[in-house]
Amino acid sequence: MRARRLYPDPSAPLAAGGLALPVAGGPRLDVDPGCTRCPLSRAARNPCVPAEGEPGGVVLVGEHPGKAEDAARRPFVGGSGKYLRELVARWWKGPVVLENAVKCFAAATAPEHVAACRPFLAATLDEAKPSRIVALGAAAWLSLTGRSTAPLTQRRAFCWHGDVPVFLTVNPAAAQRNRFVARDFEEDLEWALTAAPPFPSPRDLEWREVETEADALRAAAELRAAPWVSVDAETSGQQWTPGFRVASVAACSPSGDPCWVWGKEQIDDARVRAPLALLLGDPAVGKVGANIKSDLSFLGERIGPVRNVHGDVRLWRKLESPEASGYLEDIAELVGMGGHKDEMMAGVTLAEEAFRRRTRGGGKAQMSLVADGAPRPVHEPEDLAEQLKSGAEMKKFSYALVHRDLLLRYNARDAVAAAWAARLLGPRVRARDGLDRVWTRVVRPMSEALAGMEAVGVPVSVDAIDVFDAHLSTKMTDVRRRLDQYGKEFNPDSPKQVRELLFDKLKLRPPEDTETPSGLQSTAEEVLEELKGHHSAPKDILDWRALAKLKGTYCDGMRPHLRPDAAGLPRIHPSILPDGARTGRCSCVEPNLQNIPRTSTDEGKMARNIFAARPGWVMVHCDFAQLEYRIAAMLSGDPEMRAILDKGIDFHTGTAMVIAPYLWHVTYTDPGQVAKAHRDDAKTINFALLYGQGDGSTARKLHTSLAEAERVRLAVLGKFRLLAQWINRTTRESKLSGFSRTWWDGAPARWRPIYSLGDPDEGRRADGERRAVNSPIQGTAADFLNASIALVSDWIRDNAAPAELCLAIHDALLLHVREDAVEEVAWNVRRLMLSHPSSGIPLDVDVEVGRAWGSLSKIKLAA
DNA sequence: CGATCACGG
DNA sequence: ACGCCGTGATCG
Repeated sequence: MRARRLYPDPSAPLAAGGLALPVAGGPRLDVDPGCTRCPLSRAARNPCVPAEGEPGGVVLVGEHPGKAEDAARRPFVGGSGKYLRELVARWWKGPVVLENAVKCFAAATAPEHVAACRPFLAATLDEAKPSRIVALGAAAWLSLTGRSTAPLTQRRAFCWHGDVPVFLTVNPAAAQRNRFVARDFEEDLEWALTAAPPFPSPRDLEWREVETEADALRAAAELRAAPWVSVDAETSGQQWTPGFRVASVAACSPSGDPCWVWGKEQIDDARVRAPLALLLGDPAVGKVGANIKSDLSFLGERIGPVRNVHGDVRLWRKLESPEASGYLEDIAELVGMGGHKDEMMAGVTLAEEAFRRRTRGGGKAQMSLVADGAPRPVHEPEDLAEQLKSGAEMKKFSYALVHRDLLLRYNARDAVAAAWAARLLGPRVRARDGLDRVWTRVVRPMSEALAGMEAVGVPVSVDAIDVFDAHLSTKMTDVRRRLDQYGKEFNPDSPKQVRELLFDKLKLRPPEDTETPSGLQSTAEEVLEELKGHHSAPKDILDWRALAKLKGTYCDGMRPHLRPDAAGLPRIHPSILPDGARTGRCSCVEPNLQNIPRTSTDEGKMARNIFAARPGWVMVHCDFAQLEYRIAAMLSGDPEMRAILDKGIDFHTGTAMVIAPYLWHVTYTDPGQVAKAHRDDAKTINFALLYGQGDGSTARKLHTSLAEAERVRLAVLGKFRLLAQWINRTTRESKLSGFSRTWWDGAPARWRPIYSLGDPDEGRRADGERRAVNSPIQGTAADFLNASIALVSDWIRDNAAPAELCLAIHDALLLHVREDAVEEVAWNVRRLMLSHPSSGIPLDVDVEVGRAWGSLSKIKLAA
């Protein structure tokens, strides 16, 4: 067993617990009116505004002098300066030094200005000998740490300047512009001036390399005694492919000290691996990780099943602060361990360069990746060069190439940062009203189910891809021939060239109010659609775009993701991200299977038919009918909405019946009479209400006048009185509190801050109001599906049902089911999806079955 | 790397 | 001016 420090060189730049700045021995640099280190000094009236105050207390570092500071040649004398001085006086009685990251007047700070000014800040710190430092905003943090950050969402981040804690807040100028930011800033500044850091400096922590079976037994015995264990793994290669490896596994107790690390050789050795496998599988020992869902599947496959997931710092962070980053490197800033990834990434860059050099030189060149050790990569995939040639990403393999010590130490820092973050975030999630219920009842069960879902993947037919490909290629050749008349070089994928062709060369008149935010004439579908009557070019361009999108994203885009399953047949394993959307919805990447075209066109059908059942099996699609409207009815308690739902009428049809006399001057007495076009328009209006769409936009979509759109909106809201009240009340409450809430089982659940509600700009405030209304609806609906994922997954496992849960798409589940079990599985999936508490509002689930996802037909199930 | 476009719910 | 939440391809 080798024991080493987590931070062997505390003076190394950018190391957590170390020093980012040169602090001693330099000349006095805190002021230089003749400074030419960056161009800012030329624009400033008084270059190099000096620091001000007395040493021995707190140093507050702002971003840069403003107009008032430039004129007075003193820091913090303008509006926000006075605001800051008053607040500081409230909470700090000792000496204060006021300084800026950039010492010349600037409209905005650029990283190069910060870099040029860093020696001045270093000199100030050297002289001020502070007991604490406050970084007032991103520029100050950048100067002090070398790292970028988002102060608004990275609340209460801190780090260490030697033994001196550095606390992050937003810039006081930002606080002055927004009352919700001000509220946070004042809380955080009080914390920064009065609190002790929640964790000590991590630089004396130790990591131990597990080398022998005896080491492994000792590590496991020590870890088993802990209340829970933080586990983190590093990998190399592409998951679901043969070259995929677990490169190392680190585990530590909540204290983080020591952190035990198994390298690849130890994982490959069954005797050294066994104690770790027993520990991971022990249901009596809780496991904590960062995005532990991704670790569950490969640890399960390569080491052994992981039981008892106690916490996930990424998901906890996203519950506690949905707008903040969920990356461990950012979460690490909350425990004073930020920057732990920088050293590793520097090693990765060196390793990748070394690999490229060596590959070019025929494999002869040496690898020398860090100065202090023998060049010893973790392992190198034998066929890496080949894999890279066939399109694999270097990034996914780079951890296999770095120096072994570097990787293992990084892995240890990850596990320790996760352990400490869990100690910070676990209590926060438990303390905040509602979050604990979402975590225990929805998110944790879902997260474990998602690991299984990703492992299953979606069955794919390569023949169907080829058929789709041939179909698209033929059509595209045809369209290209038509486009050639505008020039062989004409590129319809370039908005610039399309603009030039349509509006300069062909002199088509753009419709009114269709400029993009940057002031250019838009070439979006809507615009081209309008121009179709005047010339053939817009139509050709639209056709080309549609086909190119389909081919690039939904046809060719699927091929790189094909992986053979146990039977040798192709599947696609997308990543489902449980924290993908700020509302609580899952997102889906690599590839995104949540935006495959729908089946209303031939191309859509072909795109979805790529996902096809195996012989003897079928695809089963179960989707909540109009879930968001039902949620809106639930949240508002609206009796009219409920009446439509209670009657079992399609909700949009019901709405059409309500508004028909106003909009089309007809009166429907029976849902069966409602014209499809009227149902579609009602759907448009329902969407408009839930999303806060403006009347102008609704009018355009309904091809009617602004006045008419307003009349219809008011008519619907006049009928759905409680919904109208709920919208008003929700907006009002969010404007008071600055956040929105979702609901679960009759009580507030998720929490989302909406800072734009406090913005001075009216347009941004309106954005905030729309979010305040939409978030509770979208987020509450999301948890109905999230909870369904967990229930269905557990049911399949507990009943050993011949079924696979393949995909979750916002309000729907896609399953792969053995033909003879369809009735039973579908009936139970539907039953489980309908089992969530909905305050008496009836839910409905449509079930469709077919050989492939694009060829489904609805089935009726016993009640 | 931001902007634009296009696909889904 | 006026639609919420996403991912991905492509351009400049």
